[in-house]
Amino acid sequence: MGRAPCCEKMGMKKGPWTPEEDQILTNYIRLYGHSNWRALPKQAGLHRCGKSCRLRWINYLRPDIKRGNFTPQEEETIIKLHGILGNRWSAIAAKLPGRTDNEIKNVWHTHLKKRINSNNNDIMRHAKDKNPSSSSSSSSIERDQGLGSKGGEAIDGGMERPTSPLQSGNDTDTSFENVDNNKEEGFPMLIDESFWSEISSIMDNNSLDDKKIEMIWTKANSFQDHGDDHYNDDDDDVKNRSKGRHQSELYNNGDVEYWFGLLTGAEELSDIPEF
DNA sequence: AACATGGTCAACCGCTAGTTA
DNA sequence: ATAACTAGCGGTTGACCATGT
Repeated sequence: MGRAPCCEKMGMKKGPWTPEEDQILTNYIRLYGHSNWRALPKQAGLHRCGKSCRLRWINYLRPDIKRGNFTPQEEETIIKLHGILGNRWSAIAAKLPGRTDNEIKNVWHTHLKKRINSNNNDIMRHAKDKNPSSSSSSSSIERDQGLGSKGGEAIDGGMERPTSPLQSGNDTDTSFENVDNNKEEGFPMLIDESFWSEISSIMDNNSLDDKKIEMIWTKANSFQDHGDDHYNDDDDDVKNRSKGRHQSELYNNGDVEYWFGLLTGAEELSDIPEF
């Protein structure tokens, strides 16, 4: 794959857009659309690269852009969706019409992340007060605080939990490094990529019904049953499944519960109202 | 009033995936 | 099959502004 030569360096303007440039771009797109961003600036008479024009249109000039502060409902939605999707800003933006991925990303980094961190700290303090002997932060309660129902964000002292390959949008990414450290930080079990590819195939269209949820449970627990061996997908998987474990036993497992919560949390996507 | 610091947000950069020739 | 190209994404930067000292 050849790499796109970034904006032709010669004669291309950078920096903030002027009202005149905005007007030219808006008029051009209204008349001719934007079928080819690369060719657009030349045809419109703008000394900008196509990328810059696209960004300006998408993030600022589009007629359906909603300006102004985010409502509490929108913020809650972002928090919820971020717990499910991770840093997939465009996917989150798709659920908030009129809001752009850039805007959501900014509001997350400037407001929401801090809010969640402070909420988490409060919870941690509260938990320690209640149970001074507990040093681990791996309980599912802590994971879920500040995030509504399912799909907790394990931000602990500003450190984000590792994202799953599903979340990162890169299903070959196996960058779950330093498993022991993650466990110490209270992160959940790290599941290998074969697990995610299987889950991914179960979750086609992001729709989940009871049967699919059941399948994910089975799958997640078969991995968990490997314990420290969960990186070796061997015959134990089959053996454990044949044991026919009851789900109630499995609810005791915080790690499986955590990932399961994220996965089934996707189910809520369809329930989130659009603003 | 002058400076330092921190927050916000628009814009840029570098990368990947998808498409086309 | 492969190279060239485009669109889109997420991370990062830097200018601007508000607030504190």
